[in-house]
Amino acid sequence: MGDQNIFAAVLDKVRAANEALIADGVLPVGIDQSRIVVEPPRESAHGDMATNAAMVLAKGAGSKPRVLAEAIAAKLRRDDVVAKAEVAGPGFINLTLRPAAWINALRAILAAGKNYGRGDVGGGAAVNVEYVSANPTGPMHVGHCRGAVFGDALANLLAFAGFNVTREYYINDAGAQVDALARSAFLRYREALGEHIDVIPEGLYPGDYLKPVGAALTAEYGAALRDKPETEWLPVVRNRAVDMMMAEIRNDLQALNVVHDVFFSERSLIEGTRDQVGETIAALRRAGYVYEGRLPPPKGAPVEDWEDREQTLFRATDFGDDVDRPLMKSDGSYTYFASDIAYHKNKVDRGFRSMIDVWGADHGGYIKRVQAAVSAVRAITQAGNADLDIKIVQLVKLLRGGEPVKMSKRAGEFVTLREVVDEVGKDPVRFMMLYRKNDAVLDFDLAKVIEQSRDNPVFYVQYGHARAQSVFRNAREAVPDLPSDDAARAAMLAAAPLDRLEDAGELALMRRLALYPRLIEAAAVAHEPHRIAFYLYDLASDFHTQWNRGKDASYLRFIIQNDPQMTMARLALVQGLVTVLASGLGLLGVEAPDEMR
RNA sequence: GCGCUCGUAGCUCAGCUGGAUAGAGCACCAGACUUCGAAUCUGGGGGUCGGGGGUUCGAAUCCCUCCGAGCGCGCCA
Repeated sequence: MGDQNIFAAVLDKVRAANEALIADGVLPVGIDQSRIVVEPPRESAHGDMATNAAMVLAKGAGSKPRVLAEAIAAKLRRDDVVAKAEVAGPGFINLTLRPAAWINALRAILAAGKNYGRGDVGGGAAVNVEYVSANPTGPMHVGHCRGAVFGDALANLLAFAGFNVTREYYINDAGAQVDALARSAFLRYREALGEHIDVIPEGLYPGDYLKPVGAALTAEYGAALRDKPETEWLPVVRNRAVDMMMAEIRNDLQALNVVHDVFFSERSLIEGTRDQVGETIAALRRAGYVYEGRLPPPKGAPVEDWEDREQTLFRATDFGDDVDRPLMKSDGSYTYFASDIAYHKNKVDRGFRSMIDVWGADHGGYIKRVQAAVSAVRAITQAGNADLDIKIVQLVKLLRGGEPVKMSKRAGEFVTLREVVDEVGKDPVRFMMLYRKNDAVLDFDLAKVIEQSRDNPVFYVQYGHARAQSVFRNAREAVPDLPSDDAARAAMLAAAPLDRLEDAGELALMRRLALYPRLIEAAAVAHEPHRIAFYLYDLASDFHTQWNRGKDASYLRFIIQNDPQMTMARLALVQGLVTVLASGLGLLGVEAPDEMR
């Protein structure tokens, strides 16, 4: 929606000015305009927006930036919405727009409502966002929160920016870990049958959370499994255990408001109608990317039972990885990495040319080989434009009142995702997990995130929305027929005399609101949902500031009892604010409350 | 030893893919307010952007190199 994005609109004006200069012979025909940007200046004294056009074009035009800037500025001054166009610094053109431009921007918000900021940079392209993908060997712990929230918000953001998003969870239901899960559950099964289980052996999962699995198996099979050989009971127990773990995981995710479209089973790659892992390896082998060979022993900490043997290797080094990677274990089964190649190929086969994987920081060392895998998949599938972006979410440090929360992994004592959500609620969890760049370590303080004060960004933003809603409630006296329905109210307020909004604080608020579509686009392209959280904080801050000014100067209040027209105009501004706050919070998956209690 | 990520105010962090005099919150200092236009407000001080070199009109941002922190480093997932 270009007409919503005032920066894009002004960029068009700059381009038009350049076209005029081409016609005048000042600029050469066909000069590259792609690097021109129009952006808000860091210093508000520099005007409303600035463009680097002259500096970018100077070289190609064979002229000096400031001279060229003056020529472009002269063209821009002819435009109605441009109040001022000044050349500054090395050749910036600073633009000040007439207030009418910002008022039009507000009008666009009222007209678009929930769809304000919705973009089309995605162009409907299919993108697969894979996140969480926690092993189904136990309940999710607090460390999983961040990836869950990040992936979910990113998916929301991409959908809003015009991508066709699939939210996916990869279930690691193959391999040794789920076999260990099955053996652990089998002990709980025997326990449920009345047997005394003394200790859970090393390497198995000791947690109580497997007791219900044992009980369920007893209920369904009685004692029938107990005396069968492991080869017979293991698949049965494993499936049941994985199913029950996944049910619990989905449940926990739901408490965080995280919902996936596709749960993709790793096992299905091997046990479906075809062996997709085998097929992928064969295809790679035909293309020359797989060979039988030997690896040098691993560096770093010495490995106890290292044995030098010939094995099936993927030429990851052809694609920038440090060493070639094994595809088959010594017992003849596929490595996890082999499945992962097939899995990413499967995504490409399903039509995804854009893939995003969200991983925890401890998987950082895995990036190169999976990128190498995708490069090879590109080569064997003719999907030349297939792209994978791997987003790493850093560790979360759980605190309570500044003190680290003790967790002992060895004793199996970990804080679950569920416990955290139950204690503080999903909103603080979601907002705070996003109030930080994904690749920076995050402190999450259980005490601070529920504080009702300015220090707590979640509260500050939500309070902004609640306070704005309270304006509507209190406005009924001055404007008795004000609708409570959002769309109806927006429609009514659009008819208000918006040109009476001329206070500096009001204009600042309108400028910030006008930034939203541009922010959405940039955040979506960069895969950075945290930008929304920071923007919302700034927006709420602008609103609270203006509110506080009304305490000292009553003519700046939003409701002016004896001036219904002015009140209407200010309510329109508040409506714009509410629209954007609710939209942004919605993308983060955080409630926009009508009141705080 | 190697790879990845990070290093910005005393602290916690932004910095819009290379733009102008690097921002915000906390803390600190100085005022205001004693309150439902409630869950504080206004202003102020505070920086070799880890160090050094390079690329160019221009670098916190890109490249190289040191220093420091975190994570990872065979057939685990």
